[in-house]
Amino acid sequence: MIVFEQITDLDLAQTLDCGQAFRWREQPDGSFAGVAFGKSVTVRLDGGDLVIENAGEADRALWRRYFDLDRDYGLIRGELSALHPVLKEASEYAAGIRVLRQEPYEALCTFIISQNNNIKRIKGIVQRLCEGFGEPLPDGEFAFPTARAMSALTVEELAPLRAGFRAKYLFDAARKVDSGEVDLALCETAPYEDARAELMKIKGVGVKVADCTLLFGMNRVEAFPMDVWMKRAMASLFPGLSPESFGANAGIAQQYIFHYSRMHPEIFQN
DNA sequence: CGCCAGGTTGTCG
DNA sequence: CGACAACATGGC
Repeated sequence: MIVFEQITDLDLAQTLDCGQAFRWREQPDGSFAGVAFGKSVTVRLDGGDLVIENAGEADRALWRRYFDLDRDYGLIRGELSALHPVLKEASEYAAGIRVLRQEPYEALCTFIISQNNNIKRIKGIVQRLCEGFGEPLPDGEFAFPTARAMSALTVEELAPLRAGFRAKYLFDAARKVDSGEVDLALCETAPYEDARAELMKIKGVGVKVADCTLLFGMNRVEAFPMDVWMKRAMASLFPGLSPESFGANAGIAQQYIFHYSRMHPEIFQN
């Protein structure tokens, strides 16, 4: 068990079930079970402490990084709140969201799956992908499959995922990442536009999937994924503003606005 | 049953 | 360039 004492700006339900990660399941007791970096754990918040069950001290740095605990979200929220009154409202409403630092390849694949899809079904496809092709873990869970493992398959073998037309995109991603034709490590450090272009060499990866991969898999918080919800939100809540208006932490603003919008669909009636 | 889902691609004008 | 259907599948 690992304990991070007195963690602020963290709500597990907001962070783990806001559509940035697809492998966390809420338990009856309010904790969340999930797998990241090949480690199956249960996490909970206990009196302000973040508790990671089924993890050893050796993985402390891994989980500190995964939950982005070294970033001062309170400070960022203050800066964003000063920019626009509605952004202030959204950031206060979603104040418990942190941008997870997921495995880059997992983020890439899950957001390829996400296109023209709904979160419930995305989770099912991801689960079948892990069970079918990921390394089994001691407790019966499965790691997210590697690009190497997936590139060794055929598109036909991906059929049981029921991923539909996205299967060929997953296969192309696996093949290009495994071969090095697409360099994910490069995307972590390259200038934003270059990183985006690198990811878009994959069939089925457009600007939105690329931005989600950069934001959720590489902690590129300048990325601002524009999905249907964000288009609606920008048009009706922030007319005339562009993602650049939100500065270097636009991606964090995006998460606040996305969650706020999804929880208040009535705002966008007619 | 029909519309829609954290989009992208291919095709036409 | 901008618009728009097609894409697989299933949730609601």
